[in-house]
Amino acid sequence: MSDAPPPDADTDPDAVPPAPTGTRGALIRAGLHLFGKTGFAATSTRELAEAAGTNVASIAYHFGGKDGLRRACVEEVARRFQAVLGPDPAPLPDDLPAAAAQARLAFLTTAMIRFLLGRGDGEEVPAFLLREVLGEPALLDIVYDRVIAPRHADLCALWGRASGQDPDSPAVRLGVFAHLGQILYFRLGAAIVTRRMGWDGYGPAEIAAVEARILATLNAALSRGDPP
Amino acid sequence: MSDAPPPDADTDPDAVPPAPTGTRGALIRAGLHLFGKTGFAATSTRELAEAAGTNVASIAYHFGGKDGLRRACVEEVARRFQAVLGPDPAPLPDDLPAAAAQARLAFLTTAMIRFLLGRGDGEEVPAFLLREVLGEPALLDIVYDRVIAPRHADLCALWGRASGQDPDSPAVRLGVFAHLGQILYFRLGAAIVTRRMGWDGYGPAEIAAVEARILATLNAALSRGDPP
DNA sequence: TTGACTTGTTCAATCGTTTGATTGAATTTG
DNA sequence: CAAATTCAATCAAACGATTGAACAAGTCAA
Repeated sequence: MSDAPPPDADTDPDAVPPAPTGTRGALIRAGLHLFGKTGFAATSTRELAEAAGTNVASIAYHFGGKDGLRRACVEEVARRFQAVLGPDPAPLPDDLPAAAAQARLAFLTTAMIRFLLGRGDGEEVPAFLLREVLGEPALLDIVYDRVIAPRHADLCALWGRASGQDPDSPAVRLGVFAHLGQILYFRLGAAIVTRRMGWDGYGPAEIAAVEARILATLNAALSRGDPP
Repeated sequence: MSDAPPPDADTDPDAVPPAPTGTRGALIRAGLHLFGKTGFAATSTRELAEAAGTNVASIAYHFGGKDGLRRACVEEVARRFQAVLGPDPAPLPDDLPAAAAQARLAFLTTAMIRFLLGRGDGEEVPAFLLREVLGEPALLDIVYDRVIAPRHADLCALWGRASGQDPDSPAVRLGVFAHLGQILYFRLGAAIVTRRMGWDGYGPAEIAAVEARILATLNAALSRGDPP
């Protein structure tokens, strides 16, 4: 009933699975777009099929049903994050200097901003993800365990090294969350930001302006460890 | 057919209208909660009526239909923001010192954090609002014009005074957005944040920790104007 | 104080539409 | 040809909206 896809990508943890293709891929892309834009329940299977250029029955065939497509979209989100940030990060070398840690933080920040704000795979990821976070938290586990938690830990290690703080301290963890929150807001609140800025979407110049602003705040926050 | 509520609150711009009561208020509160949690289309009128302790037909009676309830929820969001931040802000006095501007920024930041993260009216506002922003942008206009734009302008004026920059410059505007983005993220991503922090929701101690972190970043960002 | 009438509100029942899922035939692919 | 995939047609369930009856509170004449 739902044994079409060959599942053997979970055994190799370091490999980033390829992007889904064909009708299956088209449906996932349509789901990611429509679920994120309108919501899961608000998107009908007929809309999904039309957006993917196929028939309604394909959803049941490939994913077992509408809910299976949702699950596949969550996994696709995880895959896209892996594709941008690389496979799971290695532990930090002990002799990494603070300046190098700060530079890598800046690099990852820039990569994230360009991924989320620019045209491409990242554009519709946060909206979809947020709907999952706000609604039923069951499916969030997949993304949290496979992407968020290890990435956040990596960023905390870098942040701690760069600022001379304990990477496991609440202050560092909150600092990383607040830092990421800025980036996500520029995507989720794009409608508000671009209107207030007088922009017509995020072009290269606009992305560069956001980058400059967030990197400046990052460096300022890192230089000042907050007093106890 | 839909002339039940007495509309005469728009003429007085400085007054914060009272919170809606009775069945009408219960429906708005149910809408704010369920629309934000599950989504507009995912919430049935029967669920709304049950959550509000009334009958389905009350929705059509008070709001003309499900979409009218959505519109009423948007206006309630605007009202709640006004209730916390006060009526529309006055222009900054010319002789306001930078330190005073920075102090007021910190005060408004704290008020916002407690409003959005603590228990109460603000808790479910961002989720509902974001669903509106991501979906049909038509209803966003109400909130944008009545709340976001004037508030953002006020914050930009304070930010410019505190940091010695032009309050109308893109850098300042982006700085204010990034600053607000941090706060909103702690509400929208609460499921992720609390899990990673090992917290059980946002209690007073947790809110204080978030406050400390965001205020530290704010002060750091204000002290350092970013170089051109 | 009555009783009939009005107004504002809520109720159960019902309507036509749209939903996700299913089915068996048709089509493509190897 | 046979397996994999897509198609048009169809189903029961759930949807938003509507309807006319029912209820509560107030008004006014007698």
